[in-house]
Amino acid sequence: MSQTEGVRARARRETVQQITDAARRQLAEVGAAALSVRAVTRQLGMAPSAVYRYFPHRDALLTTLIVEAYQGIADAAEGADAAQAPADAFGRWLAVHRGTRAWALEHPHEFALVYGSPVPGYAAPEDTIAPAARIPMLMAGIAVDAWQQGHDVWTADGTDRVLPDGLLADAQNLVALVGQFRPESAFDPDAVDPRRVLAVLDAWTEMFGGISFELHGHYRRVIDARAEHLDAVARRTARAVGIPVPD
Amino acid sequence: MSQTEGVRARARRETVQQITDAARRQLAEVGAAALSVRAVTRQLGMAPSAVYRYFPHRDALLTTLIVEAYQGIADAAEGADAAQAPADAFGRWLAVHRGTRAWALEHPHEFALVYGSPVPGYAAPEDTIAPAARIPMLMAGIAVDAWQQGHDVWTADGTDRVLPDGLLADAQNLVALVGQFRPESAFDPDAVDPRRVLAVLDAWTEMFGGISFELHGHYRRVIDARAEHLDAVARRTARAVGIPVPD
DNA sequence: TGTACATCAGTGAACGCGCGTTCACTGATGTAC
DNA sequence: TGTACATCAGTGAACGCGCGTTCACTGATGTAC
Repeated sequence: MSQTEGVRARARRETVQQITDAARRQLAEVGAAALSVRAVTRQLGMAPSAVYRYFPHRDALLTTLIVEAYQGIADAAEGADAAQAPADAFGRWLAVHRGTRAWALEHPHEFALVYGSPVPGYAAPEDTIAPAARIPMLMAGIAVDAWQQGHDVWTADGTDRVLPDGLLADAQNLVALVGQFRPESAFDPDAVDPRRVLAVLDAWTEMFGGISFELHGHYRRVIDARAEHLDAVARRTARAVGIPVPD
Repeated sequence: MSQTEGVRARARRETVQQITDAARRQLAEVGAAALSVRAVTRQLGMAPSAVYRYFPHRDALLTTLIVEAYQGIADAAEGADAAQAPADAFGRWLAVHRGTRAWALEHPHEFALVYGSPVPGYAAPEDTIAPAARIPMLMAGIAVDAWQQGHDVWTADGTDRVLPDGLLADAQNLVALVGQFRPESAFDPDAVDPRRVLAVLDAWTEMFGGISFELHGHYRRVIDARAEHLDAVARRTARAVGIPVPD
């Protein structure tokens, strides 16, 4: 019966949840390298072997945490975006930067798990691709919205006039990819200057590069006003992307 | 006697060298997390305990590797710079980007050790500060050379007109820091637009952000023409810094 | 130049530890008739 | 509605492993007189 089956299924779902929650707490406290099956079960008062009812091996548990970290940071970014007026492209762009950074500062180990060095002997499975794409896609979406509102912002200037072939091809693929993510809109891939798309890509790199440098200590004794700094970066990349920036 | 003492001292120096070399090979093969004292001594055919004649504990060995990784990547960047004509600021800027990236691709684990997530439970000691500063200082040096050659490039435009207070203070500290590194030159800290210095800082962040993204797999299925991409980034950041970029 | 002693390099056994995973088991929950 | 059987959750002992580090030791190299 679906009722009785539901009882077991729900119990199972709850236990899986308890295990991943405990694992996430463990991760937050001691970091990915020190995360062990035994430490997790100790926290839950279970036998270590019980985990193997729910995860085939340690790596599967790690994968879950990685996916959840991607989701967590993307939720933060999208939440920050959604709290802005939809037409305020720069406000949204800035909010994404601040929201992403805030999440990273609150969850440094989860951030490192996903944007730091890869965990040794661990190969990222397919499951992580889609959640990892959410933030760059969000940034691209804001840019597209700005382009659609704006006048003559589809063409990038102040940059190279021509792109090398390989990079041009990459940019065109990216335009197509962004087009797939918003089929409903009046988005015309052919009208976009590929350099604009690369600007979004680079803004994404720079946002995470800056947050990583801050978290990993490379700004120590270099930049103290870190929030102001990332805001300034966001202002510059917004201009490069073609989002109008207020004074 | 200095002669006899020299024999022992040299033997000691050579053994330390052998140990760190073996450790570096180990690091290159299996990464920092799997690097163990025992694996290193196994490679050398020594007893594990022998290491403790030369390093007080595992972390000291790790610190040596971290310092050497910083030195290695900075040597690569400085070497690439030195191979260019001193007056060719953009050529040097591009060479630093390419040289740094090439080293990183050849030494991914050493790169990750230093620019990835911090090793758990390990606090970077003072020894790492100076070597870590070499690359940003090199980039700043190229920029200053370009400024001193150029006309009206000391003032940044196309960016924010005013900086927030904290960021301005940071920028001024950085100008002073760069001034300390080249006391011989006719460098006048007061003549530099602080926004130019921040542009150097951001170029540094972006260079490492891009290399990290490439190495850690975030460009997979996103950017294929990675060398071309980093070149394009270097062209853009050079412009932002105030280095003239040829067509 | 020769001898007595001190320093140092390196060995090998041992310590205690925590890990991932397996396996036979017990008892509870669900299923079929 | 009651009973026989199958499935599942969770236990607890055990496995083999590799780790960092300590310690008493042996033998070689250097030092002082």
